[in-house]
Amino acid sequence: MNIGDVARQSGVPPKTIRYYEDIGLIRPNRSENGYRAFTENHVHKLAFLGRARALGFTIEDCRTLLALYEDENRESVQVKAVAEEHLRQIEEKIEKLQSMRTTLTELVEKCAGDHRPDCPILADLSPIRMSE
Amino acid sequence: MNIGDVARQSGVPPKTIRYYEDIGLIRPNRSENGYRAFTENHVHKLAFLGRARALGFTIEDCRTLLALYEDENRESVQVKAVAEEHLRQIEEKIEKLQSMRTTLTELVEKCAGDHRPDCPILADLSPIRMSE
DNA sequence: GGTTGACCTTCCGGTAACTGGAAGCCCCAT
DNA sequence: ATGGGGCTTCCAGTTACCGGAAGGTCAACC
Repeated sequence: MNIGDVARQSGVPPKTIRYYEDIGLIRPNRSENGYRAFTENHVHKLAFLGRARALGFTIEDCRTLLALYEDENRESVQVKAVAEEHLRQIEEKIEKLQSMRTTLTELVEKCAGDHRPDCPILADLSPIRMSE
Repeated sequence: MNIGDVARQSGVPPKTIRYYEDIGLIRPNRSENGYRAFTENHVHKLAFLGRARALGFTIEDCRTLLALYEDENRESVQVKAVAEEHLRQIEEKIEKLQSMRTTLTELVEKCAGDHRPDCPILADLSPIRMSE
């Protein structure tokens, strides 16, 4: 299979597939003409990677997960640990974003949004008091 | 004032201040010895930038906001527009992350996390059915 | 006066995970 | 043989910095 077919079947774009080869996530063979030659197994792995990335796992997490995926002797606790750590980081991000949202929502509500220059948003960002 | 003082007063690290000069966000003068020479106004701007960045505004947003900040003839609607767009993007990110969290939480709960290899997390990532 | 040590400078490289584009080969159909 | 699509490699750009190396500067201390 050529890269285009694999891209269509796995949902991972050709550029990304080449990148994944560069960083050693997959190792396709080469045809005589120099084209990458993929197997069904590569398609599976790429789809796996696509799903893992969609869940926000880093590439390094993906590397780990893929190794576990292929390891018959894995222990599910290993997988769970990776997922739990990732979950923690997602929750951290959510909290940070929610706190930003709270502040921004307040500021946007307070801002008249008209032709006048006075703006509570700028006032909040400013270290010096703008209008008393 | 030298960069170290400004960094302490504004809360923005020296490296970041130099970077902000590189990309034209601030324009300190130079002393005879080649050191950057900052004024109080630079401290204000940097603190402004620090707050804006902490609210998640991109550097380009910051550039816009700083220009509005310094523009006596700004209209608050301009500021509000930037903030509202940023708010939208934050809300998008939150939604994406929450959806990831939901999925991940389910998977983590389903995973036994013991010494056995069977793992619903891998099963979910896998395009082919793992166990039966 | 020399010598620390804390500053400051520039420049280079790296981060994460790709994406876009250029230059050029390959293959198939007309 | 020519055209179009697909494949290749390589280079550069993205975001917002951080770390480190090599080297100049300054104030203080002996």
